[in-house]
Amino acid sequence: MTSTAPRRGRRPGAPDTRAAILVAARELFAASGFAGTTIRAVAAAAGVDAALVHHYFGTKDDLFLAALEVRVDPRVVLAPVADGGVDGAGERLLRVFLSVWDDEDTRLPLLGIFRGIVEPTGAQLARDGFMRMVLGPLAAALGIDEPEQRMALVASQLVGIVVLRYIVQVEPLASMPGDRLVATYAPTLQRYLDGPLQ
Amino acid sequence: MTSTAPRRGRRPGAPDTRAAILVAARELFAASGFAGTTIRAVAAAAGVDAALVHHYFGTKDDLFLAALEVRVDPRVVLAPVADGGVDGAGERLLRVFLSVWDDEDTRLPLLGIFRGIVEPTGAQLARDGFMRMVLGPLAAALGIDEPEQRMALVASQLVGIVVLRYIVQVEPLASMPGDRLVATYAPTLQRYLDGPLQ
DNA sequence: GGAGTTATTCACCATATGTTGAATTATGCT
DNA sequence: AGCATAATTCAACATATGGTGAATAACTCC
Repeated sequence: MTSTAPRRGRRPGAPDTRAAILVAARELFAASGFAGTTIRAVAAAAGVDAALVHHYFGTKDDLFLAALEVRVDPRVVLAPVADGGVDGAGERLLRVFLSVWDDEDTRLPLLGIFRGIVEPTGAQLARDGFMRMVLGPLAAALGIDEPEQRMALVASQLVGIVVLRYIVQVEPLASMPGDRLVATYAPTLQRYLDGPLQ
Repeated sequence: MTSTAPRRGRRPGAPDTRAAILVAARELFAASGFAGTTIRAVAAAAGVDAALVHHYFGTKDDLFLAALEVRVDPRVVLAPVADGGVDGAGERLLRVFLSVWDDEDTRLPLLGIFRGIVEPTGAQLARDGFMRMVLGPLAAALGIDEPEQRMALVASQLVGIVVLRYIVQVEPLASMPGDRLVATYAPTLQRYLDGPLQ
């Protein structure tokens, strides 16, 4: 019988093990958060020794940061939302939101970021930063009044969708087609953006 | 100088150390979740040796369950919401929601439960159970159509409020007076309960 | 084909964590 | 006063974890 156990030393061929580790890290951080993910679990998921994770990505914090890298520039993605003015901005925002969250490649890092924000582990900077970097500019571009409050309302609805649709995966929200979801939530977001505040 | 270090053995007086441990556990689980909370941290917060935590509450899972005990019966609290029928149910639901979440005694266990649901650690039963125990009966009492979907919409907004107001504590939501919050969100919930679905 | 570089694993280390059992002190009952 | 019981800490164990350094194997380039 031929031994299938991984021998020591470099493997034959040109496997992109670094990428495999990154994929595994994204999935685990997205599923279990920072504290709940161990380097050894990442290594096991990538079929690799734990030391190799350190070899490629230094400390665990570094790996977390690398796994959280989103290849989406919020300003670019949000531009079409802001361009059309306030009218219909709720619906356009929802479409952009879904295009990013329904794509697994972007969802996994975003889930990691979300878990990082919800966890208490030194994500203080993310807490403020997210508002200021994503929703703040959008509010400015839309030129709405009381931007902090309106954006907090918008965020509260979007965050709820994230939790129920992507984390807890409550039906029928988890399987609802994007168009239907947009149609359902657009009036809410639109009211938060330009409706009466109370 | 008199030694203030805790000597060995039973302490004089009748301190309710068990209760102190439970309070500390509630706060830490609420703030840091299950994985992020260590028995030693709970013990330190209660000014007690770690072994005493085990003495009173067995394993860490047992302590978690004990800390999550909510002294609120959902059926009792939700009764007035359901009694008035669908009209104004959104506003009444929000008032009950705030009365429970703005009270620290009930908020801490609820935060623990929430973190348990969001964390992946075997909270599968909580995921379904919460819907079926809290929102399901409410939907039945209100006699609305498509209860699963409407309740998921309601939950998505309420969960978003929990995250922004009580966990991340985003202003101005975190400090917003209850009345204002009710007035702001009531139309949304009411539409989810009896408005058109798309 | 030999030298250097890179990829990969193994064997450890220090620390943290959940948990247990014995030892010590106070309280309560008789 | 004396004894059982409860409360509390100490010491320790087994395990898991993040991290490091050396050893081994494959690849690259001359």
